[in-house]
Amino acid sequence: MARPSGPSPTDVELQILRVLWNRGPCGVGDIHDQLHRDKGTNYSTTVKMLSVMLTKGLVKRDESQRPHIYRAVWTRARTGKNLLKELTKKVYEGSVSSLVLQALSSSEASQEDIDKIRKILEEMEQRE
Amino acid sequence: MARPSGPSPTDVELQILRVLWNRGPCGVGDIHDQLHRDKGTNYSTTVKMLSVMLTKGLVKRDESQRPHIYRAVWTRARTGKNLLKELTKKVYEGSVSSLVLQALSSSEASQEDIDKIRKILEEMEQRE
DNA sequence: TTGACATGGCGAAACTTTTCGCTATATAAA
DNA sequence: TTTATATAGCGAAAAGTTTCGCCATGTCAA
Repeated sequence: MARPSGPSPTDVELQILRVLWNRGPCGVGDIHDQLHRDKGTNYSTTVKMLSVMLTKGLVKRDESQRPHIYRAVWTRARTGKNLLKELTKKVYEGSVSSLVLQALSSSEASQEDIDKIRKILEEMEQRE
Repeated sequence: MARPSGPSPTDVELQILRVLWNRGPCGVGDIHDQLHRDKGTNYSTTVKMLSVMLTKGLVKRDESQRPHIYRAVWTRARTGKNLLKELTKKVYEGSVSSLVLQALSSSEASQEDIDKIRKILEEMEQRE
C-alpha cells in the first residue's frame, strides 16, 4: 500500500528539505544558516516556512528540547520519485521512459552510473 | 552555444504547451477546448495565459491570419530536459543519474523502452 | 449595412507562496 | 534576579500565478 505523501513541496520547501536530507534532523538555526548563505533571507522566513511545512505534514519536530529539532517526513528518494512522476505527467503525458531517455541522452553519466543502470535494466527484465 | 530558454513554465503554462506540442500550432479556440475539458476554465483565462506566455517568450503567434495561430517556442524535449535538470538540482544536488536510477527502479518500462535505453548506454560509452 | 457570434485585450480579483516586522518566550551569563 | 541573546509564533505585506468580467474588434451571413 502506497503511503500518501501529500501535496508536492514548493521551491523553498525543497530548499529546506534538502538541508534536512543532507545534514539530518536539526534546529531552525542550522537550516537558516544555509538558506541565508544561499539567498540571504531572514530568520523569520525560515521559521515561518517550517511552520507551513509542519501544517502540510512535510516535516515533524521534536519539541522536547531546545532548539526544537526538525526532520523531513519523506525521504529524498520518495520525494524525487513523486516529483519525477509529476514532471512526467506534465511534460510527457505520463511516460517515464521518454523522460529517462531524454535525461540520459543529454547527460554525462559516469561509467559507474552506466553500470548501475544496466544492472537495474536486467532486474526489470527478470521481474517480467 | 546553448540557447537560453528563459524561466521555467508554470503549471498552467505547461498544460498549454502540452496542447501545442500534441496538436501542433493552433488558435486559442483549440487550446481552450482542451483546457475547458480538463478543468473547466473560461475562455478569457486561456487568452490571458497565452498573452502572459507571449510576454515571457514561451510562445509566438502568427497574427497575419484569424484566428491568430500560436506555437511553442521550445520543443517538448528541450523543455523536459530543462525541467529535469532543475528538479535534479532541487532534489539531488545536481546528479542526473541518481534521478534516473530512482525513476527506473520504480517504473514499469516496456521491453521496447529497456532496449532503447540499452542502446543509448552503448552510445554513451563509445563517446568517451 | 447590420446583427450575431467568435475572437482578442486588459485590469483587477482570487489564490498561493514567500517574505518580514513585531512580539513573546526560553536560555544562559553576569 | 536582571540582562542579553537565541529561539519561536503570528499576522500581514509582497510577489507570483491563475482566474474572470467586461469591453473592443473582427468575421460572416442575412
